[in-house]
Amino acid sequence: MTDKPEYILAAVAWPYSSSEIHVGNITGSYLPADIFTRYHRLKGNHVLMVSGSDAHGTPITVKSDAEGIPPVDVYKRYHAGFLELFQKLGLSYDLFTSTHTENHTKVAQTIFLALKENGYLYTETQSQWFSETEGRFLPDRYVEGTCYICGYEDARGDQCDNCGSLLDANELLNPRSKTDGSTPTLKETEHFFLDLGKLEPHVVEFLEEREDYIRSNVLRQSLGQIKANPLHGRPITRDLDWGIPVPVEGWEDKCLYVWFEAVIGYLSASIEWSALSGDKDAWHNWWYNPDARGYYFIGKDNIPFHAVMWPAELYGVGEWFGKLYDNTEGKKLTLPYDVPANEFMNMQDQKLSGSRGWAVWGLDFLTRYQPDALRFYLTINMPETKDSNWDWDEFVTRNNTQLVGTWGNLANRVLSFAHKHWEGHIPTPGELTAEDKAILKTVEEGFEGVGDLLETVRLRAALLAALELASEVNKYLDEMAPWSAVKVDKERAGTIVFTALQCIDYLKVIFAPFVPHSCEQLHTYFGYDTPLFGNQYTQPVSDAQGEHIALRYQPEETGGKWVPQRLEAGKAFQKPSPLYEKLDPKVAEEERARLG
RNA sequence: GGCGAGGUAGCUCAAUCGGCAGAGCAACGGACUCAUAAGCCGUGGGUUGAGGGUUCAAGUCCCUCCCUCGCCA
Repeated sequence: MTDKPEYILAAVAWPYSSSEIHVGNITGSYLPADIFTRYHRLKGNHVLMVSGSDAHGTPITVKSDAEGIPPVDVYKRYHAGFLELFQKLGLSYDLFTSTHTENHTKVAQTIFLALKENGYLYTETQSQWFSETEGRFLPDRYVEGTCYICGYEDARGDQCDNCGSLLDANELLNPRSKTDGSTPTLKETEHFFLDLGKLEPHVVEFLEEREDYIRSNVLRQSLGQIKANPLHGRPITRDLDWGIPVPVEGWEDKCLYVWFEAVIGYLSASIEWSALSGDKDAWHNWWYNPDARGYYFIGKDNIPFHAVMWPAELYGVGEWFGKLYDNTEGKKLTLPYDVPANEFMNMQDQKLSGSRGWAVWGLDFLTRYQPDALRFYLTINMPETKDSNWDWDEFVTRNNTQLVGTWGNLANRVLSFAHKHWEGHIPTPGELTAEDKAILKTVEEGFEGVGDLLETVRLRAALLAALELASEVNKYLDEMAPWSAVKVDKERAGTIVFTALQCIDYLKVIFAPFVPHSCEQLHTYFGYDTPLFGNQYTQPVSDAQGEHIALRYQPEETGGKWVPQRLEAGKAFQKPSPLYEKLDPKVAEEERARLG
């Protein structure tokens, strides 16, 4: 670790704006990104956390067709819900935008053109189902028919629900359009392909350079896959009218394929953030800077797109993006540094499923519980190395024993005791004993210990380490028993209480990336004027494509620092209230009844 | 079918290069009273999915099989 601030990009998965966000989505990518980002803000690094709603793609058009409303309305409805959830949960994006913006359109089209100039695109003709009645090509999931493997009559275009086989839509027997039941015909259509075969050596090099620290699940899913099955060209355009138009004459009625286009959002959102922040070239610090580190927080289903496709796109544009976009010569876009993908979270021992209602929804959860309770449970149970399981009994138990009991109660018991016996002022310590010095040292070293774990994105272990520190302070208190000392030697009791308060003031910072709302509250109890973190707010942004609401973060005037800061003796502080709510075990049963 | 991840105490998970299988929760016992009946001390709890192999030594390495999950075809 150096003293010089580093440039860190926290690139967070883009939710499809066609369904609500559940706890699996949150623990998979959004929450780990926020914890990581908050840590780096406290460290004083230049961290940029960006994402947005994926407004294009078939999930949105399917919903749009089903409800008979325009795709843009579908996107806007869910996007609004995302913004509300992220603010309530404290997911502090520097910018959460959308792919349906003029800026993103321009950036995505430029990436396309840069790849084309650099010789990594080619065209090929393929056949696809075409609906004469609707006058359009049908995406795979718009076609149903008879499975050519098992004979099941209601097979979907891409998969048979009866025999489980993934299907080649063009081979379906008795095909019919899902929208009007008419019989489609196969028609030839030309598409652009990304030449992944030609890019493969560079992708392999990219992965091998990072072999030492990229999680093994990510590495094997990408590098292992490539070594077994070499990469081949993949179409990046589609016959759709909802999306980013292909920027080539004669191709205006086709769109960029969403797998190709959505990942470009990390770059376009950084550019939009720069424009909104008043320094339109600020994004160069992260994207034209080989020392900047980009961390891509995603779920395991997205690994190939972030560890293979996106690096391939970035490598493939070479210096052409800068040339075409802002007349920059000799600059290459920075490749990802790490892809800390999480596995999945199950729900009460079953696969979590949004469409079946077998899920806990973020906004619904927050109507009954505190945001930090959710952040805590999702972090302590985060699926970092393997699938984890949401269990309501466990949620209540962990909340009550670890969050409330070990940490919340520690803060409450010491502040209450101190407030009662020293009239609302931090006691002035006498000479420190060996025990006092030892506990201070233990907690001070936590900044480095917990920090190292956060640095390497082992968030679950980091939170456990923080809890262990709180437990150490509880032990110290029990051994020192200031409630006995105060009756015979108030100066000694004051020294003990000062030491404990100092530890809690440290721990407030160490816990802050995980449970920021309560730590901010504790920070005010201690009587500080400037908050630990900045504010989140929304802002309407207008452009040629209409208006979108952006979620932003205002970082100015914050007092949080990831270093031990000396507590001022004699300073006034507030009488505390409990930081966390203890839960009645019977809520677990009520919550289970809500599922499904 | 190809690639991959996982299977460890009742539950949730650790275990660096192969070196006496550990935590938290739950259970049980104890002392304490500042605190949200929280916290602290102590006890019990294991055929590491199954079988085989390598080794002085295997949760870890090799082979076969079983189960769960993901991506791809």
